Amino acid sequence: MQQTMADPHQSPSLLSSSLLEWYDRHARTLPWRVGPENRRLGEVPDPYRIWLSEVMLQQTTVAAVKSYFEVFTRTWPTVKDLAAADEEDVMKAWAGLGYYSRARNLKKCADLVASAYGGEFPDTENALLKLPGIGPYTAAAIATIAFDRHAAVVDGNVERVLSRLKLIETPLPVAKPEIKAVMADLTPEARPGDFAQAVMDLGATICTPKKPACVLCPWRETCEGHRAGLAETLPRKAPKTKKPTRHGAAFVAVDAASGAVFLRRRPPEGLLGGMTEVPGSVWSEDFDTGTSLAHAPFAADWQKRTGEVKHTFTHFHLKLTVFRAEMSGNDQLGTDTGWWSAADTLSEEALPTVMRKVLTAALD
DNA sequence: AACCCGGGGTT
DNA sequence: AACCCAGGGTT
Repeated sequence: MQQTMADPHQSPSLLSSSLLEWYDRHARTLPWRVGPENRRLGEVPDPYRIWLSEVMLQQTTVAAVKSYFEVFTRTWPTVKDLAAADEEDVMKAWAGLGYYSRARNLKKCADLVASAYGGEFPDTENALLKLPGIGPYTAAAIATIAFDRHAAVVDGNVERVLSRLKLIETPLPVAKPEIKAVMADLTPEARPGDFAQAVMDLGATICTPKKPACVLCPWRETCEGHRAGLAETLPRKAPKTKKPTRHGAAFVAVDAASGAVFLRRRPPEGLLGGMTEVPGSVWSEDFDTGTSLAHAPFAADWQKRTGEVKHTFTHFHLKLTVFRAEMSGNDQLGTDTGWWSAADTLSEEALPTVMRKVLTAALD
């Protein structure tokens, strides 16, 4: 054997053990994580906290998640507490994190775990996969991190790290099954959860999308992408389509005496489903801004604000023309269409970011 | 397989 | 302004 020469076909067990050594020295400290040191001292991960963090981390960065995780676990320390919570309070606590179907499924899942599982999460990948809001990635992550199951955890970090390690040039998403097979092959029988977290940490801190720090990487000697000078170009991806721009109008009614604002609920499904908004028009590419006032929810002295609110969603850019009206004595506005929200509690409403921008444009 | 879902960060 | 990042559900 030529152990002194770099070997691009190093065995799975040598690859996993070298990465675990790196993880023992460099693991990030995270609010939901039991680090290698505490793990050896006997501390075990809390499945509830692992689940909650993994759902929050779907399409969302650690930095954005941290403060939400603290509020959620302080307000609802166990899955039974979350199951007992009012769904509206959960939506309010989730406001600003995005992808609001995650919050609705989070509540459904908590209710199910409390009612059908006695408040204990199932401990196998297949059983977890059946729960609302838990897909292939999250099921594998909970099974291995919380329950020490051997599972192939594949998220965006893993796709990037392994496509480089094995020089997989097939574009995503076609390469997904191949990457999953590589991860299953590399995952060790001992400490499978730490290994999954190590690969994801490597992707988050060293094997980054742009300018990877290959010089610091524990796998640099054997990484085929690095050796070929192609690491930064991987993974390959199918080309993305560009976003259209939609236009619309938003109407902020302010009670002259109290400063309260009139709000309403969006439909439970679809874009920003179940979240709170101010009344407005449809959002469409061919919206005629000149006809905005025809979409006002009720007659009032609507004054157009200067500038437009701009916001970008997954599939389109949005430009909203904002109107404000000072009202008084409007108790006749039925609660079936919406409600008046007091000025000093407005920030606690389940307002998505685009609506917070609208309120800023209208009230400042 | 294709499409529907936010928000934040970097360049 | 343009680009980048990142899972689950639905159909």
